[in-house]
Amino acid sequence: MRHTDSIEKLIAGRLARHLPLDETHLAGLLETPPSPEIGDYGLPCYALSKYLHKAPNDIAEDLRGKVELPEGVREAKADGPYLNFFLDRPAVTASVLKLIHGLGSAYGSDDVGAGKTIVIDFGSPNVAKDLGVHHLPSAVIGRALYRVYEKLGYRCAGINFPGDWGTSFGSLIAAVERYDVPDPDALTVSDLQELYVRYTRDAAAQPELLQTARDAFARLEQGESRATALWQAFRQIGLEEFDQVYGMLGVTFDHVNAESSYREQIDGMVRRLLDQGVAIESAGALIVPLDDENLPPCMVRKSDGTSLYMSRDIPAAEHRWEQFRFEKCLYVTGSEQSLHFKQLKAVLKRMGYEWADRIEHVNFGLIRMRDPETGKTRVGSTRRGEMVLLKDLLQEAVSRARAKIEESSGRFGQDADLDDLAAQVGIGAVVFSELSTRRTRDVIFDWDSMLDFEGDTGPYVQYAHARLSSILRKAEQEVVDDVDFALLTLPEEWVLARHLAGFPAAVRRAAAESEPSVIATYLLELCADFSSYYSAGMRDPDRRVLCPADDLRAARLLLVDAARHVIRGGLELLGVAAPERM
RNA sequence: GCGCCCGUAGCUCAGGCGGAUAGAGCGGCGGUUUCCUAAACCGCAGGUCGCAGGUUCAAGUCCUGCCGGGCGUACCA
Repeated sequence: MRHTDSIEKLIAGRLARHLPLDETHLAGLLETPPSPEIGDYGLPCYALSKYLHKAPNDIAEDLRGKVELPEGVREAKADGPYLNFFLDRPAVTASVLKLIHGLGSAYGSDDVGAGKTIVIDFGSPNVAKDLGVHHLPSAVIGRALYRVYEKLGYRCAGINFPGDWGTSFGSLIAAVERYDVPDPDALTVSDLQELYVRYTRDAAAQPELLQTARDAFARLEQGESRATALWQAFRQIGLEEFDQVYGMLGVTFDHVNAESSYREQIDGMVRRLLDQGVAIESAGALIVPLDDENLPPCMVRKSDGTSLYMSRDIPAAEHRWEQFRFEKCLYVTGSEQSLHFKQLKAVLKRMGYEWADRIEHVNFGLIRMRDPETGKTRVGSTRRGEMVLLKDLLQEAVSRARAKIEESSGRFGQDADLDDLAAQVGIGAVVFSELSTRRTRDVIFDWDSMLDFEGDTGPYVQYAHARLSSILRKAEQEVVDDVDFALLTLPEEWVLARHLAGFPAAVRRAAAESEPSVIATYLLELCADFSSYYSAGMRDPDRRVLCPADDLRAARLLLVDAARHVIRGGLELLGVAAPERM
């Protein structure tokens, strides 16, 4: 499954016979030259100078004469200070394409995760607030990591941990009471949002309202019936909204454990912290001093006796450990929560939990809005009405995709479901756009760049997939792996085959770095290779996949089929649809 | 003040382990459609890789210090 990796090892092994360095070290030195004409692997000989006391150029030349080539390697050439190796292309191509043909969608899979569980906390929005574009990253990054780990053989537990407890619910309860809202059950999420905004604004002028809100939350925590009834109504409204929006994205969870479900565990947790001497009282509140970790103190209970985020996250983490004995527990939330998770780990560590080290904060940058007047960017404020609703973004994406489809409606049959296709492409564009850059960067929200269908975008990858599908459809023949690989002589074919071999490595790296963009970048490169190859066949029928010569066509079909498997598999990992026509 | 993240072409971004002329996309200019789907392809223009030191045969990549932007820094989540 790691074919080219093993060739690397073989080469390193042969080199080791003539050098005072071991195989592993040499394998690390091997690199890929800038272009395939220069070679498929290259060894820079500079580093060897100090061992051999010779000029790099002489070392390269000398080694070229001595080294015995392993199977799969055709030639070694000295190129200045580099010793370059050329692979036996038909042999390598055969091995890669046969592997993909045999494995199909399982290509790229691994079993390193067998028997291990990864817990992924993602989505996790606050109930009673609209789902804005800033909720997109957690949902799609979390889902992608889920699928990547699953591909590597791990068992995954996707957990949505909605924020349905806390002082903001006190604000809502206080708002309903203050403004005398007639029928709280009939409110929509947007109404709740508006209430919250109004209340917060009023509180800016009348600070005593903040206290009223905190008191209302205290009533809720004490189980007062009116506060509880209101909270239940808010919660219900919010959860229904989530189902709708996550449904549009196709994001699902294995478990929904809201913050409120841990409220019973808070007192016990606090007591243990006190008994263990981990927490102390300070200004009426309970804190865990974290001087040794060089962190600010961590508050676990407020001075009015109510709980806060941390009070619920600690029992939630304990529960997850009890339930899953996870290999890792990933929290996919914004970078602004970095300190929170450092503190969470530190507190759990102090409680004696070795597994605290298995917690990983998969952070991502903020989505910032550009002020049309000043041109400056800032975090979108709900209060100023700058927040773009995720629902609106997705709807706009679908309608733009639909318009684009109309331009080439001749491609589709009468029974084609163009609405469904528009959803696949439009939402695919949004999801891919979110996943195509490294997650820690802040992004400036822009309708047009998020909804672009050309260039390095999701639809570009989908389009390549549709073209591949089209070729295979038109071929009207079975794809077999019993072909003459020596016929695949075009440079583009070699580039494509070699790139296909790199998919498993991309999957592994995406997991190691918790970085779905590795997959997205890989797909864009692969599709660029394919698109060039495909376009070369535009003018020249002999370069087409569906060329006149039977044996050549069969070989090319196998290559094309493999590319389609990989692209589809990669899109699947990202949570992007792979339509057969578009 | 302290901590973390970011600073690569006009714009948006790639650039695992330091290595051969720093790569894409968008935008600009110029080409390609009797079509294996032009949501594509090819070419041209465009970069002191924030600045200054350091380590190294070799630095966008590692180290230090600055500068600029962002986020966080006890009763929000």
